[in-house]
Amino acid sequence: MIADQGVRATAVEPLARRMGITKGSFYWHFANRESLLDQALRRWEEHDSRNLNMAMGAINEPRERLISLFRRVGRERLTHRVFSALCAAADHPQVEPVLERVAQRRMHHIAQAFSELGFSPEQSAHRARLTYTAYLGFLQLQRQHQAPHLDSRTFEAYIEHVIATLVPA
Amino acid sequence: MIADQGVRATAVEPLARRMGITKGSFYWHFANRESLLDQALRRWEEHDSRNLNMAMGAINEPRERLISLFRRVGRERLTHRVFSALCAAADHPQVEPVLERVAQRRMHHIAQAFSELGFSPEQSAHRARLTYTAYLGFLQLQRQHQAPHLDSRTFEAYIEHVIATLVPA
DNA sequence: ACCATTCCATACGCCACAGTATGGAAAAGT
DNA sequence: ACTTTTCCATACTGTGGCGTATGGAATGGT
Repeated sequence: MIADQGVRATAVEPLARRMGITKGSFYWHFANRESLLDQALRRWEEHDSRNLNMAMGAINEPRERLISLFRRVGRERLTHRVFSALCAAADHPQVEPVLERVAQRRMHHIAQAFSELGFSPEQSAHRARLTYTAYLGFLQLQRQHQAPHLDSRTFEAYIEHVIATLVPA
Repeated sequence: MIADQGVRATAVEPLARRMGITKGSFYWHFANRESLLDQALRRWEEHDSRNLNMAMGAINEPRERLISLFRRVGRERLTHRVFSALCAAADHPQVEPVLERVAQRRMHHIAQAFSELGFSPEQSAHRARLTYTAYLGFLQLQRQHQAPHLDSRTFEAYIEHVIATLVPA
């Protein structure tokens, strides 16, 4: 489940080499490569779904809920790297529907928070979409940097700017 | 140069098949696969750079310049699809530096426009980054949809919302 | 003790693609 | 007319990954 360096890490033979085992062993546990990816993705999607519900259910005040979401981008690096790796494989037929469902769920929750702030359904949908695309775009931008890209001070400032811009006072 | 269905379309043999030719012919024109991709990327980057300068130089008023940029997302579909395909291959060692340079150039121009609107260098950089990530995220979101996703009316409304949010009145 | 099931290794066939070697036809130079 | 250069095809090697076949050791049930 540590496929943070790309979905192609689920290639059977390299993966088998990396662990101490061989292909023969692998094909006893899984029907094929597709099956492994399928199970991994299913587990990840469930985990992500639970995470989302917990994060959104923990805070009642919608404004604070949104802000905590933005702040979360800086923390839990591994989580975001895994997700980013999946985004990089959006063209993969098995990955694409997962990303699609996850995006729908996340945007729905974000839109819900905006709704509670008094925005119309259309306004909320637009704001949720813009918020989520800003997140996706940020990850995309990170993928293009091999270097660590932003020092933490600039990063913090940027996050604050995003909050100020996207979350109405 | 119509590699809009993925960078992996530059695989030698399939590409040769798709045209009427064979590998033997290909390897006379190019040293190897890497060379082809390199030339294609170089051409694209130059073309993109020119395009950017033209688009930004055509309009004096910085606010109108930014707005026209947003509106451009709906038009010139092919251009965006090509760029989106490149973004999907951001992990590719030859593509990554190109995307990085292009991102720097584009964000620099956007930041320039915000500067002209009276924002500080830091503010302009943040706004440019957010603007560009919104664009990247939008493309990412498109990649996750096989379906055409947004009807044009909703799309127009969304673009207007983004303009209203990111470009100060 | 015997047998079946579990888990893993070795070995094989298959395919897709990268890159090379070689030859041959057409065009161009002299 | 002869040779060279240009452009392309056929055929080969090599590599890497997917999936299968088969056997063997350990474990557990009876």
